[in-house]
Amino acid sequence: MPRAVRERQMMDAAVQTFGQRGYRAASMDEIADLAGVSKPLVYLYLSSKEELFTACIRRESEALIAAVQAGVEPGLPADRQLWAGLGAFFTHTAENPDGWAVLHRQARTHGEPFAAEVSVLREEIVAFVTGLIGAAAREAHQGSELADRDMAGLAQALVGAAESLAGWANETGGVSAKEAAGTLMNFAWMGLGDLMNGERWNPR
Amino acid sequence: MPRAVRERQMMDAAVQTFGQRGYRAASMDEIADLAGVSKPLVYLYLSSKEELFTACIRRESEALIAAVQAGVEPGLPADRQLWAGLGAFFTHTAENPDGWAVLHRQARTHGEPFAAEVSVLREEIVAFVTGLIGAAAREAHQGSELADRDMAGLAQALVGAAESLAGWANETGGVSAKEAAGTLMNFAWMGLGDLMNGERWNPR
Amino acid sequence: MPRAVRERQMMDAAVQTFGQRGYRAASMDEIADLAGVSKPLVYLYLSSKEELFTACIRRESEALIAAVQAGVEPGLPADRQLWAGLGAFFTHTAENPDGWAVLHRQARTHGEPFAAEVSVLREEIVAFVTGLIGAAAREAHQGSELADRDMAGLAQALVGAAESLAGWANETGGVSAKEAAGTLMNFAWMGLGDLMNGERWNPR
Amino acid sequence: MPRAVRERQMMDAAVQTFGQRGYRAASMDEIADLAGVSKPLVYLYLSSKEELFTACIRRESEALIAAVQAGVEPGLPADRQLWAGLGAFFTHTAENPDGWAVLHRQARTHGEPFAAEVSVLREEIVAFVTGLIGAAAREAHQGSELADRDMAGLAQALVGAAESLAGWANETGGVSAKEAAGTLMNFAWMGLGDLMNGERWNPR
DNA sequence: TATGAATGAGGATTCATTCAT
DNA sequence: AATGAATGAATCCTCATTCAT
Repeated sequence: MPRAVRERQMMDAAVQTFGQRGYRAASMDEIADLAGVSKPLVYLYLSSKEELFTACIRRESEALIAAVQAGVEPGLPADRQLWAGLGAFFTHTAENPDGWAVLHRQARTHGEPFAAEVSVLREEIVAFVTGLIGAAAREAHQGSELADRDMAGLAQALVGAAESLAGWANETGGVSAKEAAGTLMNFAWMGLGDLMNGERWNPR
Repeated sequence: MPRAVRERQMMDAAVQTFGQRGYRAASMDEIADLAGVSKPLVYLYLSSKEELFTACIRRESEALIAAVQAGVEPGLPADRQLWAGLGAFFTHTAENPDGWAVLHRQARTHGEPFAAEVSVLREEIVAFVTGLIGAAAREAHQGSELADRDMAGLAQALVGAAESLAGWANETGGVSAKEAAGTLMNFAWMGLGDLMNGERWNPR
Repeated sequence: MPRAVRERQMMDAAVQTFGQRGYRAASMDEIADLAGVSKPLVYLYLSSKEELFTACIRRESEALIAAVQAGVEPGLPADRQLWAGLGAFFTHTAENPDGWAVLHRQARTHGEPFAAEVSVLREEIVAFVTGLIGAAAREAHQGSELADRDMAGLAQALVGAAESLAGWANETGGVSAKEAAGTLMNFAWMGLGDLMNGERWNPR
Repeated sequence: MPRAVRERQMMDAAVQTFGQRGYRAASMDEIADLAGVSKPLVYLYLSSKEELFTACIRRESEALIAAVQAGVEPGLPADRQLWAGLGAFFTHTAENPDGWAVLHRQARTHGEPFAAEVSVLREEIVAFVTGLIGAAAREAHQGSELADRDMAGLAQALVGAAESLAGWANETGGVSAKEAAGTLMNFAWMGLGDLMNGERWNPR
């Protein structure tokens, strides 16, 4: 069987195992078994547990970024872009729960080398969201009132809210990606104050 | 030395070690060393690694809940209560980074028994926030429009945002608990839409 | 059983195993078995295979140096001292073949850290022999004719001859330490030329 | 590429690797890499690690023997032959440090099959030297006084001294083969006693 | 109340070796 | 003549846990 195919099998098995068990608790034996190969082959192709985990983080990062970017149409107004991005995000994480677990939970929990690896992803996403917020502010002709640091904080909060909702939606099966995106979009765009007063955000 | 004191030393050491290394990477040796006792004593008092970790989760949960509850004055309007609760939350997590790491990162990452333990906490907090949102809705005389499930989703998002900001505030040293609470309160209460238009939420 | 005793049992087993199998081929399992303990205890007391091997080298070095020094009486003329030292050397190596194998064969064959460790021993012995040669030269009132580098070379050759003979004597069981010392002393002191002519060196 | 050439490339790589790393620490992977071929080819041509090592020992033995024999002119007096042989020996070992390491250090350190292989070489050399000593004794008309076993012991000592000096000369770069041969010849032929008295052996 | 001594079980990693092509 | 793909079997090392005192 050609190397590329085997390698993908192994990475799939690794993402699943790391996502469910965690970095330390996952054993190379289990990963090899799940991939249907012997342990030495895993080492031959992927060098070490650490590199394997790093490779998983990278692959899942790129997949997530790609999914979000594919979901966004650059020409639209900022709120529409945000809405589309959130939808793509929730869809992708719902479809790849183990990959999402690797990124969101495991990678950040097991020491610097890995945390650094996901930080890149997170910063990329936060930067994307920060950009959207800036664009929205400019569209509203009030941009000057939002300092950069405020926007970064808002982006952090928004991304955190999305991450948390993604986990919640995954665990309590009943919530679809679209519902999650709707809830969050309302919350983020209108705020609790407006929601209390019956106002809603709608995709035009 | 009396048992209660010894036990607290051990739990302190355990929280620190678990918080920094993670459940699997933390070794009973290191915990015993850090506590200044021999390993058999740790086992005598706390039975097993699993029980020790569970005990840590419980203790830190209770401490966090207590801190948040102590920060809230029940008589105030819902937004003021939320504001006070957020402030207490950010203050406590900033002062107990290891405990917060145990709850937020480690406990949810290392398998069912622990995740279940910390879910109790999260649900308690979510319920508290859900209650506040409900109260705010009633104050606005518009409660009927928000279904229970929506409120739960909103609470999830808000708590997630808070957790994310807590991590951010802890890592980028420059943000104080009060600032974090202000950013989040604005975001959550006013929404991005209003913020773009220059509106702000203020503690009256 | 007290730690010191166990530690010596382990070192004994290690010297025997390393001496017979070599550093790489010796397994910690075999050493632990031979010592009658479990592997973890070996690691608890002696840290790692590398440190264990180093400890063996050091212990056997010190034992050999001590044996040679104990065999020499400082007041005697140089040839008598040499004779006594050689006798002690051959006796000790014959009685501790595994220790001698560790020093002479294994340590020098398995990489820098260990080779450096035995070099210390060898240099100490070579220095001792060089000193004796120097003393003999002074006794003969001709010292000025032997450059330091020549003496070092002679000492190297002498020590090498002794080492070689020690191995030979160990392998072909029939040669006693005293015989080996006699053969070497004759060879070294009289030279082949004189031996051919029937002259012999005798301990007076 | 013809088999004979490939085979030599592999043996060269093997000698270098075995000489530097030792039998156990050398990996077939490294040898194959260094030879610029794939591992299965090594196995096809040389069967197994053990046989490869044995082949190395044999090849280097024969090369050393050949070099020494080529350096000696049979018609000369014994001391001149010895001198020439020592010179050839030191020259060859200096030019083939890895081969010499295989013979002198590695082969004797890694268990019976290999030690036996190199013993053949050593015995051949010892026999050669023993023969020279016997010849010298006959030339001096005093042969009857040296028993066979004494001569064997002397030869052992002489060969050991040569081996030791060869190592020393290789490590401390400053000593040439000729110097080493001179030092040893003086030591062996004249003895320390005569050297102390200012007498020297000279190639006439 | 407290510990020095000890281990069973498991995990990461490497290596000599083979097969199908 | 030559190799990409693959593995069984060790080997070093760590860790949670217990026992006798």
